[in-house]
Amino acid sequence: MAGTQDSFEASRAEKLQRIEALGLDPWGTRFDGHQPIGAVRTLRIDATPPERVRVAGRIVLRRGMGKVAFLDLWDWTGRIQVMIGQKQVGEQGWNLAQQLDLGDLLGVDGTFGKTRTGELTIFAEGLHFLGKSLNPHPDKWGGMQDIEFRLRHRYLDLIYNPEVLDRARKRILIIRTIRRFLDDQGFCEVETPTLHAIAGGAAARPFITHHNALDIDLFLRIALELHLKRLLVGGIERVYEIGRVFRNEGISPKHNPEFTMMELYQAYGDYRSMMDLTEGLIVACVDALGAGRRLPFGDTEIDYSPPWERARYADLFHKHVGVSMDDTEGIVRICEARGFPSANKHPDVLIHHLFEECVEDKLLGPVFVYDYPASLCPLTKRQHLNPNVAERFELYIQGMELANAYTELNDPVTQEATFRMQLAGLPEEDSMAKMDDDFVQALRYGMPPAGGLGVGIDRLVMLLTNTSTIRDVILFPLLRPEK
RNA sequence: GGGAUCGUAGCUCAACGGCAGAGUGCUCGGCUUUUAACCGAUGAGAUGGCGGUUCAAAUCCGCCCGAUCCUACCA
Repeated sequence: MAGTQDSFEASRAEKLQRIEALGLDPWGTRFDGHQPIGAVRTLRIDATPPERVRVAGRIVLRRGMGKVAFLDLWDWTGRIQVMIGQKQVGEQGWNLAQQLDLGDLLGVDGTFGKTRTGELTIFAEGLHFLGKSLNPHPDKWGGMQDIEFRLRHRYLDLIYNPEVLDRARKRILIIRTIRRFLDDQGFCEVETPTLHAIAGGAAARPFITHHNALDIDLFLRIALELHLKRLLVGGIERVYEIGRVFRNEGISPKHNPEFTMMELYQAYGDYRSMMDLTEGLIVACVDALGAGRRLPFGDTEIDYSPPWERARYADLFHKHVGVSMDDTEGIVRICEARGFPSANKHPDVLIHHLFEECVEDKLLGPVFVYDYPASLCPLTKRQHLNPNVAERFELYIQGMELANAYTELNDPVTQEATFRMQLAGLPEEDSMAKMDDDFVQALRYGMPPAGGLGVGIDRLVMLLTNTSTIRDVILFPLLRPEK
């Protein structure tokens, strides 16, 4: 039955037995002192005597030649050819070499040089078996075409699709850069609860879970905001958290039910200080990638060179919708014309609907859109002279909301009022008006005036790595379980 | 939720109403300098599921399951 899935596995299991019979542990042992393959490749090839090297990696290609065999060994820094000669590795080594499969893990001692065709090669003198692959690895020609298979086997995707590993490393670099940037500015990183009694800080449907001992339902957090602001009350003047939030909503190229947010709060700042900070932070990430400040995205290019455009919400609205935000009649007319029923809806709900429909996808940016209709922003400070305007901005790049920032509302009386106000026309789960007494109490002890910022890390990574779908910047995106 | 496309060997694909095929991988044989090595051989499939049309279905039709893309929802 050679050829069936079972026979692949049977054949590999049999090889595992034979490796054991050679007196070796088929699952490997400690293996000290190996060098990254990428570093080996930079050694001098003409050194006398030749450089001695020790590497460890996965067998990704194999060419047998009778009494000699060539392997391509891969680790996460690179790939290199290994030549195994019958004479050179001795009887034990040669017996082991006969049992090697694609996907097995192998340590090699040898000398570094090149073959007569010029290929950089480790000429093996000792082999160390480091782990068996019982399942066959992806086909060397066809590879992994099925996207679902790749997502369900991300570990293989990382090995066989170099851009996947590259993107994962860029994500790590971006997050590390954010931490360094903020730490350098005196911000403290904290961890706040993910289990919330009230799912506040944003408008989204939460995941519900249950705590048995207290016999209460709890929600997975949908934002970091309210705990971080409590820490402002507590005197942690510059505070941030990079953490997972959970929203029980649809899955799309821009949405995963759990995603990573960075939120920060700076006492005695405001939304304009946040604009400067945001620009500096993201430019630092762009610079960390080392590919210049103009980065490709899809079939265009984004120029991150500061300063970035700043545009007032009302001005953009007028420009793209064609009527003023004060022109309620005109707004109702346009909504109805576009098939969006306007009856019993707060004017600001209509305004924001039109903004999303007509303006957002024009915002190629980077552009800071600032001064939002106050009723949409229950956690934001109103302008002192015009309480209908909230001191809020969103950063748009390529029509995506990348960051959201406020001058934080620190007046407990107004906060309690906005929590209580349910905007007409908004379903309850779409409203941020969720009364949180405990939070209001915290404000009553005095929260310093502050600027706050939230950044969607996954979307930032998408933009900076030219990735069109969020599940390619999340190593393990949510998938329907296999039946 | 709506629309489009797709599901054939472990993998990548072909066959488009007439005997289900190739490459690769697997297994066996040959080769001490190969480069997705090469040469030779052996295996490997009820074509996602159920039903229908037909002398004949992978192919046409219906339903189901699953996936992908677009769209909607997600302030």
